[in-house]
Amino acid sequence: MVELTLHNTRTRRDERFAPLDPGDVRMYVCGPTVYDRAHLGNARPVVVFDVLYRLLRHVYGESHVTYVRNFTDVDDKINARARELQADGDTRAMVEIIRELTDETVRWYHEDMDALGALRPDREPRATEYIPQMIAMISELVARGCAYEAEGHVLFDVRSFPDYGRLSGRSVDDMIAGARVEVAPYKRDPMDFVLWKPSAADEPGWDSPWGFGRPGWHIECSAMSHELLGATFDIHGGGIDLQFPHHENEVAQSCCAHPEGDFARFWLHNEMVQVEGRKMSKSLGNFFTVRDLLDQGIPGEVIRFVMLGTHYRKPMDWTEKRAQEAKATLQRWADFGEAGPDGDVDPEVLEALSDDLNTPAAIARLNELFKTGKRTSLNASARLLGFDLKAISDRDWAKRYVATEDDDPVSKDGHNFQPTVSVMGWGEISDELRDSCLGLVRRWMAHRRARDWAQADRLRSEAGELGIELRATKSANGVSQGMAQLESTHIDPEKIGSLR
RNA sequence: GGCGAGUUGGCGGAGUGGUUACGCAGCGGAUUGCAAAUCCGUGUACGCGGGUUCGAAUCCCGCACUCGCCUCCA
Repeated sequence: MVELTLHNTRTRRDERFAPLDPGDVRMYVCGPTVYDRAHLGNARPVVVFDVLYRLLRHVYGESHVTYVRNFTDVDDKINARARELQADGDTRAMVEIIRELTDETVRWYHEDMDALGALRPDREPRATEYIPQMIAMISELVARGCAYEAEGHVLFDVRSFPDYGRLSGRSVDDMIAGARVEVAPYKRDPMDFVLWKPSAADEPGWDSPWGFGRPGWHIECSAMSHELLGATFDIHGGGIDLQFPHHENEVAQSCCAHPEGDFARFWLHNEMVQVEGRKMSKSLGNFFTVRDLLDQGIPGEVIRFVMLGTHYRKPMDWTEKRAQEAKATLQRWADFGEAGPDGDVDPEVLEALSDDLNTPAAIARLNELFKTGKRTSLNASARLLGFDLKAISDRDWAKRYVATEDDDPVSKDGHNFQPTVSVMGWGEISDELRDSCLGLVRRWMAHRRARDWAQADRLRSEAGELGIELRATKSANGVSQGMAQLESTHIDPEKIGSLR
């Protein structure tokens, strides 16, 4: 059995991972609030924990891992978005707008994350489907003296949980000292947080012992993880920005409501995403969604590759350059890997991943497998990282296109030879573009056979400006063959035809 | 202000108390009419200052800088 080491935020140490039940390894990851397209930052935990999911399935067996990731479909941001839509002329009731908004956003999320090659979790609970469990949990907290009702709100009393602040390494007193938070007057302690709050008549809400209202943000994860994974489970993941307050609050709620359990034994947090060295933010104009990138023609697999090129606990920088490098690498791997079956996962790749998900080291090893011709091992190992090389080799951007035709016969040393001209590129190439390129190669080769190097070099240079690289290769019999390598499939055949 | 993470070669990015990361770029060679592609080879590193040690980029202390959270943003 492979031994996994994971960095546990809870203890701030690397720890050997041993599941509570090897027959059912349980992981919970905080999912999105569904009111808008997922941005690049949302995608990082999805990809990171997808690798962990795949690794766990590899080690413990596909049917022995339960991965839960929630959809937060009740939230003030969603309400705010619905009100915006109303202000823009949508006359429907708010709850109706919200239902459509959240349904649509969930569909988008699935589309976009599927494109990144992320497996769907085993369970994707929506918060609104677990309101009774949340109410039960809040009631339990009130009954145990860990929560109190005030002005229609139910608040968690942080002073009732001595370990509050332990996960994020803060003390309640320190946080209050440095806090810039506006404190509601009904709070007993400034750090107390909302479990339940009143809803306006037109807002989403449910009847509860504390009146018509809706849950606070944190309680959903505690309620759903308990319902689906139990009072103690193996791994809880999410972005580092969630460590406080979200995860801290989850710990407090869950441990107080279910003192019989340990809640999550391992906490894993991924670092943030940056863009071209700067924090991604709307004000800097470098904020974009996964869909934006996909629409720009950047394949999901490329996004995934760039993500995994940085260890999950370090800030990851998204740059155009890295995306291009990733694409070139995947093209090479896919072109090489497609011809062979999957073999066994390379031990060094497995070792790298087992060492706190060292995906950059795993990728480095994949490069070595590629370079040394270990095709079947490359295929299987890449798949463990979520790259299906055979599927990728069928994608337009990674499918090698080659067309070859006979050129004019050549007489040499009393023998007749049959040279060829060919065109190469990635993706589907139109017949028109293919023919114009083959014609170009023929003209270039004619100059070369005439030994008119000035004309040949000029033509090659002009073709280069259009994104066509002309190459000559010499076959065993000493006769040159011509080839055109295309940078893109969108070159104007007319322009190519006009080159002489 | 409080808490936490980090600073590796031209760029990206792992790792380690003493031995090649890896990729891209570069350089040299083979090859080529010249190129390209390919193949072979190859250099450059560990923020600053102390300390521990036979030996530290790797451990400890201090400093500088960067970043994150503390504002229901992953």
